Amino acid sequence: MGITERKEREKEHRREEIIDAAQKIFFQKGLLVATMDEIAEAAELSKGTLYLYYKSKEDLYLAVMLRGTEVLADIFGKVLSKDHPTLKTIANLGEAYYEFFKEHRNYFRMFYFFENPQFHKQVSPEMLQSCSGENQKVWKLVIDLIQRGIDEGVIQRDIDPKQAAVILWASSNHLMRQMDREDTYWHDVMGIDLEAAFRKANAMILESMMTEDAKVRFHELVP
Amino acid sequence: MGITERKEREKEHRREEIIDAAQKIFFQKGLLVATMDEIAEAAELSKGTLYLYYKSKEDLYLAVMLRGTEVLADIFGKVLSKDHPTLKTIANLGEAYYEFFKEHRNYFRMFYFFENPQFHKQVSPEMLQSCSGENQKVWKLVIDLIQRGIDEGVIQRDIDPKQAAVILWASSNHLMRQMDREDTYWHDVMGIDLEAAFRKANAMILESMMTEDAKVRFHELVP
DNA sequence: AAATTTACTGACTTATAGTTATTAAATTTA
DNA sequence: TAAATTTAATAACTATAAGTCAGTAAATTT
Repeated sequence: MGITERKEREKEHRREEIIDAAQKIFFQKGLLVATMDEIAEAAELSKGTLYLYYKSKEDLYLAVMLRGTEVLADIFGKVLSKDHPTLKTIANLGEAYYEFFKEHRNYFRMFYFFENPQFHKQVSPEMLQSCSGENQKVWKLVIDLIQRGIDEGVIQRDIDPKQAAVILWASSNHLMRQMDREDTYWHDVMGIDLEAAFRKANAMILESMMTEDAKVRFHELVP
Repeated sequence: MGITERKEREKEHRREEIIDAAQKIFFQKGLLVATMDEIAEAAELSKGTLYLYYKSKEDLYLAVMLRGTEVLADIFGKVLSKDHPTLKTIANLGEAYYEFFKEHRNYFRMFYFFENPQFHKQVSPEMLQSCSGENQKVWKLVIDLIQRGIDEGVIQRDIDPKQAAVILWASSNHLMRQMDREDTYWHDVMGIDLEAAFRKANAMILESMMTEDAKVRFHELVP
């Protein structure tokens, strides 16, 4: 049945074209201001067709966001593929996330809504599932790395790798959120250099996790 | 001019009544699902009247959120008024924020939108100003406390109090956000105890800030 | 060649934020 | 105190945008 397969391919292609159009509009205007009519026009399709491919505006938004998650997973994958010492690699992951933040700001911004429980309710369970799955891949990378550090004796035995991962991530993520506020509130009003705070936070947390032995060697490596 | 004053009072009272109604609806439904018609009905006023008092739905939302900020400021104020050692007080502030999270979840959830740059654009500059002002009060409390720790010699001299405050806050805040996800994702799927992670993160960061001298004494106090 | 399925359309429905012309009561002025 | 003015509030209206559905034309199958 070659026809069925071709049709399947064409359908998938159309799905991607719709995501292309949605990405363009969502990047420009954000979830709240973008309209399905605009996206339809950008996709050179009628609005009705969009709803044949995606259940709602929110689902379509997540389809675009998923691409962002994949980009991040790729970046993390590259960092891990380099054969650096474990502690250095953990530090590099933090820097890589910061790179992602600077280079793919539009994707980073899409993550905002995903954490809002209110938004969760407006999304199909299937799409939520997909997002959680892709998310977990990234988590697994970090958790496994920290476990490796424990096995090698450079991270303290009483550290829970999952807990450590979530702490590193929470701190990094929220500080970048603050950097993303377009006004210059933090710098001008509060006199805070958030980039410096981000690095300091990661350094503090990483240091708290290391074994005494590793601290000495790490500071020779990264002064 | 007693009449002018009475009218002023009545106007202020009406503003509060509108916030009461808005709070009820926003707590129930959240920003996106709540409607101005519902709020008007709850306030026993017409929708048009709401717009005589607040410029937009978003402004009204922030008016409710401001109450939450005031509640948090009060809670922090009470912690600070107790005459505990500085390091203990910093730790207590973290616990107090966690109490706020548990006891005033609805207010906590309102903070989500305030950090979204997209949302910022839909709000009047005056309201944004008010929120920033109230916000800064809370920040000042924490920053001054950390500075006191430095002056007393229990926190390292090279710590920037503002930076330390923003790090503590970012980590706490984001971990609570994760806890707030109504699904049991973190616990059931990832096997992470976020409450434990929250305490561990605060302990790590606080420990990284202390002087060697203080560490010994602090661990006698809080084992 | 007729019947059926598929992909798509665009006009329609519904919902809701925000506006405005109008009204009634309170207050001021003469 | 009666007319004029100001104030507070209304309710009907407009505009916009998400989502639906009956209809169509092309591709595919019988």
